[in-house]
Amino acid sequence: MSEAAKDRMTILRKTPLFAELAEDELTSINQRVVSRKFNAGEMIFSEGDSCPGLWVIESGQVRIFKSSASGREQVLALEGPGSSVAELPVFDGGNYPASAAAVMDSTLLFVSKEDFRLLCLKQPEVALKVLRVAGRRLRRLVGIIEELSFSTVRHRLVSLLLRLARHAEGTPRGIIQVTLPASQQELASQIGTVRELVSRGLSRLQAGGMIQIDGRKVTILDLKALEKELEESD
Amino acid sequence: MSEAAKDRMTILRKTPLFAELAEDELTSINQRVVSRKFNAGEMIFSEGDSCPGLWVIESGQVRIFKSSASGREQVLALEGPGSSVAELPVFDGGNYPASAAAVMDSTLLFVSKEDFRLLCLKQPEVALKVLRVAGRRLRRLVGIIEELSFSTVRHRLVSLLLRLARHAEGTPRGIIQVTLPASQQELASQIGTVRELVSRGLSRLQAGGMIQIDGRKVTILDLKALEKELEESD
DNA sequence: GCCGGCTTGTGACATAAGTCATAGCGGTCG
DNA sequence: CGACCGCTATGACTTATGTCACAAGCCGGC
Repeated sequence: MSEAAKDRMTILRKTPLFAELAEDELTSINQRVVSRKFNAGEMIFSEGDSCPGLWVIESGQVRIFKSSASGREQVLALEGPGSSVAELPVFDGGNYPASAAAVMDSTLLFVSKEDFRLLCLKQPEVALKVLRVAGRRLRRLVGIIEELSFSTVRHRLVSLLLRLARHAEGTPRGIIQVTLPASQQELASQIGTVRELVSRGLSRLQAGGMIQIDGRKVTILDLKALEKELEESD
Repeated sequence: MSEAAKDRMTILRKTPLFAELAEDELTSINQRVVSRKFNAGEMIFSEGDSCPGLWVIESGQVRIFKSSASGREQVLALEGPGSSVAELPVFDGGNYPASAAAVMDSTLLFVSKEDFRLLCLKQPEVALKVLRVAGRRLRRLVGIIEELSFSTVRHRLVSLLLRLARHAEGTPRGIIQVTLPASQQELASQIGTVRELVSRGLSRLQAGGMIQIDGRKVTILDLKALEKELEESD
């Protein structure tokens, strides 16, 4: 087995969809998989393209999004190594419902529709895994709908900051350092608005003494105040 | 087999999830299913409840929705006879991500999580069916996100009217009669806004000569003009 | 160090969305 | 009949969102 093939095995083992499969099953999948590199920013597929199969992320990060006629974009999900992309369109026979692009240089494994369906029939536990993954995906989408429908841009921005803060945790009480993971343009796409509102929103939080901005470094000065922002109204 | 049990068989046969199963499989499912009636408006489950299994609609109509702290609601789906509800939470082990209520008097069949999982393992085609259904569900959710994120309330209202018109089709060129399927409050929940905007929106379309309103009867006077509304901007 | 590109911060507006309060309509049930 | 209740229509505002334009800032490459 080549080095590359061994690397792929490592990823397959870490992929929720294939976890717990016997070693020889994995090997057989590995033989049918095609690996492909994408440069940062490169499209993996576009909304409406017909769907020949699913992808598993070997390395890098993938952004799944919708774009509007006027050029706005709404991010539906960001996926990293081990995650699968487009499992569902494989089964309902339709085209991709959204587009996907590599955020950074990435390597993906491609599994054809047919191979994957056969695998699901032969190993029903794989189908259940797909269902588990689909469940989580659905929850996230419902969460996005909830935010878009019920909350303001301000709320969504605060809620994004708090999510980041939760991950960056580790520093003293109430004071947390986070690094914005992308440009304001990108953050705007993630919370369903435009760049200007992200900029203004951050400024306003800083003016309110809740955060301190220094480029992409944001210091959360008053966690409680931010959390309180979320409660009020809605 | 009782009359009720025979009726249930009829529904099970028409349910996408169970279509194409052998007769004895259906019988065995039928034996494990519990039937329950709900009155119009009655809750079937609430967001956050733990999920003991899935439901199949025998008769009536079910509304799946999110509600906000301030009392607003966002409809995620309306399902009729033969449709399944909450297939996905069964598999990811989480709680119901949204609430469900009977729109009219309805009868639902309940299948426990365990029974259904076993069925999927024994009959892998059933798992694939669930995946197909999940795929469609995901598409609809993505569609809602797209509308909420990119389009205005006016667009969403027009688009709802056009959807209704498509179903009510059959009358002369450009002039179609549709009956609003629910109160303006409910329509507002379906398109993610408040009642007043639905009322104003309709008035405005009438003022523009595109429709004619008479209670819940709406006459589409100028289909093309409505369609043009959708194109402009965004 | 200087240029050119991408990213940010903001003011000035234009519009969309949502809130409140009020009034009218239509039908039902004592 | 008359009180009531739920659904609609609408005016008067208040806010939230977006758009445009432009000035600055940051940074890598030459």
